[in-house]
Amino acid sequence: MGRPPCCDKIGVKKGPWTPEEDIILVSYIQEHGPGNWRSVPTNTGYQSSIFVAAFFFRDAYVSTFCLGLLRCSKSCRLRWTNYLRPGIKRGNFTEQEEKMIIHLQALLGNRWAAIANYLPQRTDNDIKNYWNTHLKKKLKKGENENGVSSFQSVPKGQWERRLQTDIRMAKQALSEALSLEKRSFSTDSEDLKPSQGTSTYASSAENISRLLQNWMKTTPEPVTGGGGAGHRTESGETVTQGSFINGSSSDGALSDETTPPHQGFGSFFSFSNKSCHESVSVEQQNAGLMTPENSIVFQDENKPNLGDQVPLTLIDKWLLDVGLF
DNA sequence: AAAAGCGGCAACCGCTTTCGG
DNA sequence: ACCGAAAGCGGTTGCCGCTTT
Repeated sequence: MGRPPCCDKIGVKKGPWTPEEDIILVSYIQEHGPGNWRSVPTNTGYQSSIFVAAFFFRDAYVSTFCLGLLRCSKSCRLRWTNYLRPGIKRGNFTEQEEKMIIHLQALLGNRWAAIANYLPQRTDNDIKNYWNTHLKKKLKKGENENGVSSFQSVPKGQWERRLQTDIRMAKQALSEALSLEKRSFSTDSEDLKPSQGTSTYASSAENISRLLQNWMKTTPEPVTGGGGAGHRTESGETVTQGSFINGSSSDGALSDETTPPHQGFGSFFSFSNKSCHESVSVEQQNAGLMTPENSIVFQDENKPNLGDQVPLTLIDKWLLDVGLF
Protein backbone atom coordinates (compact mmCIF):
# COMPACT_ATOMS: atom_id res chain seq x y z
CA MET A 1 0.00 0.00 0.00
CA GLY A 2 2.33 2.73 -1.09
CA ARG A 3 1.47 6.14 -2.29
CA PRO A 4 0.46 6.31 -5.90
CA PRO A 5 3.55 6.88 -7.98
CA CYS A 6 4.17 10.47 -8.91
CA CYS A 7 4.54 9.34 -12.48
CA ASP A 8 0.90 8.33 -12.64
CA LYS A 9 -0.03 11.90 -13.20
CA ILE A 10 -1.52 12.56 -16.57
CA GLY A 11 0.80 14.28 -18.98
CA VAL A 12 3.99 13.03 -17.37
CA LYS A 13 6.31 11.59 -19.94
CA LYS A 14 7.85 8.16 -19.46
CA GLY A 15 10.35 6.08 -21.32
CA PRO A 16 13.78 6.84 -22.71
CA TRP A 17 15.15 10.32 -22.32
CA THR A 18 15.87 12.37 -25.38
CA PRO A 19 19.04 14.45 -25.74
CA GLU A 20 16.88 17.55 -25.60
CA GLU A 21 15.49 16.55 -22.24
CA ASP A 22 18.96 15.75 -20.98
CA ILE A 23 20.17 19.18 -21.94
CA ILE A 24 17.29 20.85 -20.20
CA LEU A 25 17.88 18.85 -17.06
CA VAL A 26 21.63 19.42 -17.07
CA SER A 27 21.11 23.11 -17.68
CA TYR A 28 18.72 23.34 -14.81
CA ILE A 29 21.03 21.50 -12.45
CA GLN A 30 23.96 23.58 -13.54
CA GLU A 31 22.04 26.60 -12.50
CA HIS A 32 20.41 25.34 -9.32
CA GLY A 33 22.51 22.39 -8.28
CA PRO A 34 21.30 18.85 -7.74
CA GLY A 35 18.51 18.25 -5.29
CA ASN A 36 15.11 19.81 -4.91
CA TRP A 37 13.94 17.51 -7.63
CA ARG A 38 10.35 18.36 -7.24
CA SER A 39 10.92 21.78 -8.66
CA VAL A 40 12.81 20.51 -11.69
CA PRO A 41 9.93 19.54 -13.96
CA THR A 42 8.11 22.76 -13.20
CA ASN A 43 11.01 25.12 -13.39
CA THR A 44 12.66 23.69 -16.45
CA GLY A 45 9.66 24.61 -18.48
CA TYR A 46 9.81 28.31 -17.95
CA GLN A 47 13.12 29.41 -16.57
CA SER A 48 16.42 30.36 -17.98
CA SER A 49 17.52 26.81 -18.52
CA ILE A 50 15.33 26.81 -21.54
CA PHE A 51 17.21 29.78 -22.77
CA VAL A 52 20.40 27.76 -22.46
CA ALA A 53 18.78 24.81 -24.14
CA ALA A 54 17.91 27.04 -27.01
CA PHE A 55 21.60 27.47 -27.71
CA PHE A 56 21.98 23.78 -28.21
CA PHE A 57 18.82 23.16 -30.11
CA ARG A 58 18.10 26.12 -32.21
CA ASP A 59 16.01 24.00 -34.50
CA ALA A 60 14.11 22.49 -31.65
CA TYR A 61 13.81 25.75 -29.83
CA VAL A 62 10.09 26.10 -30.20
CA SER A 63 9.17 22.66 -28.99
CA THR A 64 11.65 22.77 -26.16
CA PHE A 65 10.42 26.07 -24.97
CA CYS A 66 6.82 25.07 -25.09
CA LEU A 67 7.10 21.67 -23.52
CA GLY A 68 9.75 22.00 -20.86
CA LEU A 69 10.49 18.81 -18.96
CA LEU A 70 7.38 16.73 -18.72
CA ARG A 71 9.04 14.30 -16.37
CA CYS A 72 8.31 13.47 -12.79
CA SER A 73 10.84 14.55 -10.21
CA LYS A 74 11.81 10.99 -9.55
CA SER A 75 12.62 10.38 -13.16
CA CYS A 76 14.73 13.54 -13.23
CA ARG A 77 16.67 12.49 -10.16
CA LEU A 78 17.25 9.03 -11.56
CA ARG A 79 18.38 10.32 -14.90
CA TRP A 80 20.81 12.66 -13.22
CA THR A 81 22.27 10.20 -10.74
CA ASN A 82 22.52 7.30 -13.12
CA TYR A 83 23.46 8.96 -16.33
CA LEU A 84 24.11 12.67 -16.44
CA ARG A 85 25.96 13.24 -13.21
CA PRO A 86 29.56 14.30 -13.72
CA GLY A 87 32.23 11.75 -13.00
CA ILE A 88 30.37 8.73 -14.22
CA LYS A 89 32.56 6.30 -16.04
CA ARG A 90 30.86 4.24 -18.65
CA GLY A 91 31.96 1.24 -20.57
CA ASN A 92 33.60 -1.98 -19.53
CA PHE A 93 34.44 -2.68 -15.95
CA THR A 94 38.09 -3.25 -15.23
CA GLU A 95 39.27 -6.42 -13.61
CA GLN A 96 40.00 -4.46 -10.46
CA GLU A 97 36.51 -3.02 -10.37
CA GLU A 98 35.11 -6.45 -10.96
CA LYS A 99 37.02 -7.88 -8.02
CA MET A 100 35.93 -5.06 -5.81
CA ILE A 101 32.30 -5.61 -6.71
CA ILE A 102 32.54 -9.31 -6.06
CA HIS A 103 34.18 -8.78 -2.73
CA LEU A 104 31.94 -5.95 -1.65
CA GLN A 105 28.86 -7.87 -2.67
CA ALA A 106 30.02 -10.71 -0.48
CA LEU A 107 30.57 -8.24 2.34
CA LEU A 108 27.53 -6.07 1.97
CA GLY A 109 25.04 -8.12 0.03
CA ASN A 110 22.91 -6.46 -2.60
CA ARG A 111 23.39 -3.01 -1.16
CA TRP A 112 24.30 -1.51 -4.46
CA ALA A 113 24.36 2.07 -3.28
CA ALA A 114 26.84 1.18 -0.58
CA ILE A 115 28.96 -0.77 -3.02
CA ALA A 116 28.84 2.11 -5.45
CA ASN A 117 30.45 4.33 -2.84
CA TYR A 118 33.63 2.34 -3.24
CA LEU A 119 33.54 2.74 -6.99
CA PRO A 120 33.18 6.48 -7.35
CA GLN A 121 32.82 6.46 -11.09
CA ARG A 122 30.12 3.84 -11.20
CA THR A 123 26.46 4.17 -10.34
CA ASP A 124 24.59 1.71 -8.20
CA ASN A 125 22.41 0.93 -11.17
CA ASP A 126 25.46 0.21 -13.28
CA ILE A 127 26.95 -2.06 -10.67
CA LYS A 128 23.66 -3.80 -10.15
CA ASN A 129 23.25 -4.40 -13.84
CA TYR A 130 26.80 -5.59 -14.16
CA TRP A 131 26.36 -7.95 -11.28
CA ASN A 132 23.16 -9.38 -12.66
CA THR A 133 24.34 -9.72 -16.21
CA HIS A 134 28.00 -10.59 -15.87
CA LEU A 135 29.27 -11.42 -12.44
CA LYS A 136 26.48 -13.73 -11.37
CA LYS A 137 27.14 -15.91 -14.35
CA LYS A 138 30.86 -15.65 -13.95
CA LEU A 139 30.73 -16.73 -10.32
CA LYS A 140 28.31 -19.49 -11.11
CA LYS A 141 30.61 -20.70 -13.79
CA GLY A 142 33.49 -20.56 -11.35
CA GLU A 143 31.49 -22.58 -8.89
CA ASN A 144 30.81 -25.23 -11.44
CA GLU A 145 34.44 -25.40 -12.36
CA ASN A 146 35.87 -25.34 -8.88
CA GLY A 147 33.06 -26.91 -6.97
CA VAL A 148 32.46 -23.87 -4.78
CA SER A 149 33.12 -20.18 -5.07
CA SER A 150 36.10 -18.64 -3.38
CA PHE A 151 33.87 -17.00 -0.81
CA GLN A 152 31.77 -19.98 -0.08
CA SER A 153 34.84 -22.04 0.39
CA VAL A 154 35.44 -20.28 3.68
CA PRO A 155 33.77 -22.15 6.56
CA LYS A 156 30.80 -20.30 7.98
CA GLY A 157 32.28 -19.40 11.36
CA GLN A 158 35.50 -18.34 9.75
CA TRP A 159 33.59 -16.33 7.22
CA GLU A 160 31.71 -14.44 9.92
CA ARG A 161 34.93 -13.66 11.72
CA ARG A 162 36.46 -12.54 8.50
CA LEU A 163 33.46 -10.33 7.82
CA GLN A 164 33.84 -8.67 11.19
CA THR A 165 37.53 -8.20 10.60
CA ASP A 166 36.82 -6.76 7.19
CA ILE A 167 34.35 -4.27 8.58
CA ARG A 168 36.80 -3.27 11.28
CA MET A 169 39.54 -2.82 8.74
CA ALA A 170 37.25 -0.84 6.48
CA LYS A 171 36.40 1.44 9.34
CA GLN A 172 40.04 1.90 10.14
CA ALA A 173 40.98 2.54 6.55
CA LEU A 174 38.22 5.07 6.15
CA SER A 175 39.09 6.81 9.38
CA GLU A 176 42.71 7.02 8.34
CA ALA A 177 41.78 8.22 4.93
CA LEU A 178 39.44 10.88 6.18
CA SER A 179 41.89 12.15 8.76
CA LEU A 180 44.49 12.77 6.13
CA GLU A 181 45.06 16.24 4.90
CA LYS A 182 43.39 16.84 1.60
CA ARG A 183 45.80 15.81 -1.02
CA SER A 184 46.22 17.81 -4.13
CA PHE A 185 43.95 16.98 -7.00
CA SER A 186 46.87 16.41 -9.28
CA THR A 187 47.98 13.57 -7.10
CA ASP A 188 44.67 12.03 -6.28
CA SER A 189 43.14 12.30 -9.64
CA GLU A 190 45.72 9.86 -10.82
CA ASP A 191 43.81 7.25 -8.89
CA LEU A 192 40.65 8.10 -10.64
CA LYS A 193 42.10 8.32 -14.03
CA PRO A 194 40.29 5.93 -16.29
CA SER A 195 42.59 3.00 -16.08
CA GLN A 196 41.53 1.53 -19.36
CA GLY A 197 40.59 2.93 -22.65
CA THR A 198 37.25 1.35 -22.13
CA SER A 199 35.24 4.24 -20.84
CA THR A 200 32.74 5.19 -23.42
CA TYR A 201 29.72 7.35 -23.21
CA ALA A 202 27.03 5.80 -25.24
CA SER A 203 23.90 6.71 -27.05
CA SER A 204 22.14 9.88 -26.21
CA ALA A 205 24.81 11.15 -23.90
CA GLU A 206 27.26 11.04 -26.71
CA ASN A 207 24.88 13.16 -28.67
CA ILE A 208 24.69 15.54 -25.81
CA SER A 209 28.43 15.85 -25.64
CA ARG A 210 28.47 16.73 -29.29
CA LEU A 211 25.73 19.22 -28.85
CA LEU A 212 27.45 20.71 -25.88
CA GLN A 213 30.57 20.95 -27.89
CA ASN A 214 28.78 22.67 -30.67
CA TRP A 215 27.48 25.05 -28.14
CA MET A 216 30.97 25.70 -26.90
CA LYS A 217 31.99 26.49 -30.42
CA THR A 218 29.29 29.07 -30.74
CA THR A 219 29.84 30.48 -27.29
CA PRO A 220 32.52 33.13 -27.28
CA GLU A 221 33.80 32.63 -23.70
CA PRO A 222 33.29 29.47 -21.72
CA VAL A 223 32.21 29.92 -18.14
CA THR A 224 35.29 29.96 -15.99
CA GLY A 225 35.87 28.44 -12.61
CA GLY A 226 35.78 24.70 -13.17
CA GLY A 227 39.25 24.25 -14.52
CA GLY A 228 40.77 23.77 -11.11
CA ALA A 229 39.62 20.22 -10.86
CA GLY A 230 41.35 19.20 -14.02
CA HIS A 231 44.37 17.08 -14.43
CA ARG A 232 46.50 15.97 -17.29
CA THR A 233 46.65 12.58 -18.82
CA GLU A 234 49.81 10.93 -20.00
CA SER A 235 49.18 12.38 -23.38
CA GLY A 236 49.20 15.81 -21.88
CA GLU A 237 45.54 16.29 -22.41
CA THR A 238 43.74 18.21 -19.74
CA VAL A 239 40.90 16.23 -18.32
CA THR A 240 38.31 17.56 -15.98
CA GLN A 241 35.74 15.70 -13.99
CA GLY A 242 32.70 14.64 -15.85
CA SER A 243 31.28 11.77 -17.74
CA PHE A 244 31.37 13.64 -20.97
CA ILE A 245 35.03 14.16 -20.58
CA ASN A 246 35.77 10.59 -19.74
CA GLY A 247 33.78 9.37 -22.62
CA SER A 248 34.98 11.74 -25.22
CA SER A 249 38.59 11.76 -24.24
CA SER A 250 39.01 8.07 -24.37
CA ASP A 251 36.92 6.83 -27.20
CA GLY A 252 37.91 9.49 -29.62
CA ALA A 253 34.34 10.07 -30.62
CA LEU A 254 34.91 13.76 -30.76
CA SER A 255 38.40 13.82 -32.05
CA ASP A 256 37.30 15.05 -35.42
CA GLU A 257 35.89 18.17 -33.90
CA THR A 258 37.91 21.34 -33.96
CA THR A 259 37.25 22.06 -30.32
CA PRO A 260 39.15 19.71 -28.01
CA PRO A 261 36.76 17.58 -26.01
CA HIS A 262 37.97 18.81 -22.67
CA GLN A 263 37.31 22.44 -23.34
CA GLY A 264 34.27 23.78 -21.72
CA PHE A 265 32.77 20.69 -20.19
CA GLY A 266 34.72 21.03 -17.01
CA SER A 267 33.45 24.50 -16.59
CA PHE A 268 30.05 23.45 -17.70
CA PHE A 269 29.94 21.14 -14.72
CA SER A 270 32.00 23.27 -12.46
CA PHE A 271 29.26 23.40 -9.89
CA SER A 272 29.81 19.75 -9.11
CA ASN A 273 32.93 20.29 -7.10
CA LYS A 274 31.25 22.86 -5.01
CA SER A 275 28.27 20.72 -4.27
CA CYS A 276 30.53 17.77 -3.60
CA HIS A 277 32.38 19.48 -0.85
CA GLU A 278 29.34 21.10 0.59
CA SER A 279 27.31 17.95 0.76
CA VAL A 280 29.39 16.06 3.30
CA SER A 281 32.08 17.94 5.08
CA VAL A 282 35.20 16.32 6.44
CA GLU A 283 34.06 17.36 9.88
CA GLN A 284 30.82 15.52 9.38
CA GLN A 285 32.64 12.48 8.23
CA ASN A 286 34.93 12.49 11.21
CA ALA A 287 32.23 13.29 13.72
CA GLY A 288 31.34 9.79 14.74
CA LEU A 289 30.06 8.71 11.41
CA MET A 290 32.35 5.77 11.11
CA THR A 291 30.02 3.02 12.12
CA PRO A 292 30.00 -0.09 9.99
CA GLU A 293 26.78 1.06 8.47
CA ASN A 294 27.24 4.70 7.71
CA SER A 295 30.91 4.51 7.04
CA ILE A 296 29.84 2.93 3.83
CA VAL A 297 26.97 5.19 3.00
CA PHE A 298 28.14 8.57 4.09
CA GLN A 299 28.76 9.88 0.65
CA ASP A 300 26.11 11.46 -1.42
CA GLU A 301 25.50 11.35 -5.08
CA ASN A 302 28.40 13.57 -5.99
CA LYS A 303 30.97 10.93 -5.42
CA PRO A 304 34.02 11.95 -7.35
CA ASN A 305 35.48 14.46 -4.97
CA LEU A 306 38.68 14.59 -3.10
CA GLY A 307 37.43 13.04 0.06
CA ASP A 308 36.01 10.17 -1.84
CA GLN A 309 39.09 9.36 -3.74
CA VAL A 310 41.29 8.72 -0.76
CA PRO A 311 39.18 5.95 0.75
CA LEU A 312 38.88 4.34 -2.60
CA THR A 313 42.56 3.78 -3.06
CA LEU A 314 43.16 2.68 0.49
CA ILE A 315 40.28 0.29 0.55
CA ASP A 316 41.17 -0.86 -2.87
CA LYS A 317 44.58 -1.73 -1.58
CA TRP A 318 43.05 -3.31 1.43
CA LEU A 319 40.77 -5.44 -0.65
CA LEU A 320 43.75 -6.83 -2.45
CA ASP A 321 45.85 -7.12 0.67
CA VAL A 322 43.21 -9.03 2.54
CA GLY A 323 43.97 -11.78 0.12
CA LEU A 324 40.51 -12.98 -0.68
CA PHE A 325 41.23 -12.92 -4.37
C1' DA B 1 18.12 -12.00 -46.09
C1' DA B 2 14.82 -12.62 -42.61
C1' DA B 3 13.28 -14.27 -38.25
C1' DA B 4 14.03 -15.77 -33.68
C1' DG B 5 16.58 -15.72 -29.59
C1' DC B 6 19.41 -13.58 -26.34
C1' DG B 7 21.86 -10.22 -23.59
C1' DG B 8 22.65 -5.66 -21.89
C1' DC B 9 21.10 -1.68 -19.96
C1' DA B 10 18.10 2.42 -19.15
C1' DA B 11 14.19 3.39 -16.82
C1' DC B 12 10.25 2.34 -13.98
C1' DC B 13 7.89 0.56 -9.80
C1' DG B 14 7.06 0.19 -5.19
C1' DC B 15 8.81 -0.15 -0.60
C1' DT B 16 11.59 2.04 3.08
C1' DT B 17 13.80 5.81 5.19
C1' DT B 18 14.42 10.56 6.12
C1' DC B 19 13.00 15.13 6.79
C1' DG B 20 10.21 19.14 7.76
C1' DG B 21 6.04 21.24 9.46
C1' DA C 1 5.11 12.80 18.77
C1' DC C 2 2.80 12.52 14.60
C1' DC C 3 1.96 12.86 9.78
C1' DG C 4 2.69 13.71 5.02
C1' DA C 5 5.91 14.50 1.38
C1' DA C 6 10.25 13.76 -0.67
C1' DA C 7 14.30 11.19 -1.36
C1' DG C 8 16.72 6.87 -1.50
C1' DC C 9 17.13 2.26 -2.72
C1' DG C 10 16.76 -2.42 -4.74
C1' DG C 11 14.06 -5.34 -7.75
C1' DT C 12 12.05 -5.74 -12.10
C1' DT C 13 10.61 -4.69 -16.74
C1' DG C 14 10.88 -3.74 -21.47
C1' DC C 15 13.27 -1.96 -25.35
C1' DC C 16 16.97 -2.28 -28.51
C1' DG C 17 20.81 -4.09 -30.79
C1' DC C 18 23.58 -8.02 -31.70
C1' DT C 19 24.09 -12.92 -32.74
C1' DT C 20 22.56 -17.19 -34.29
C1' DT C 21 19.80 -20.16 -37.10
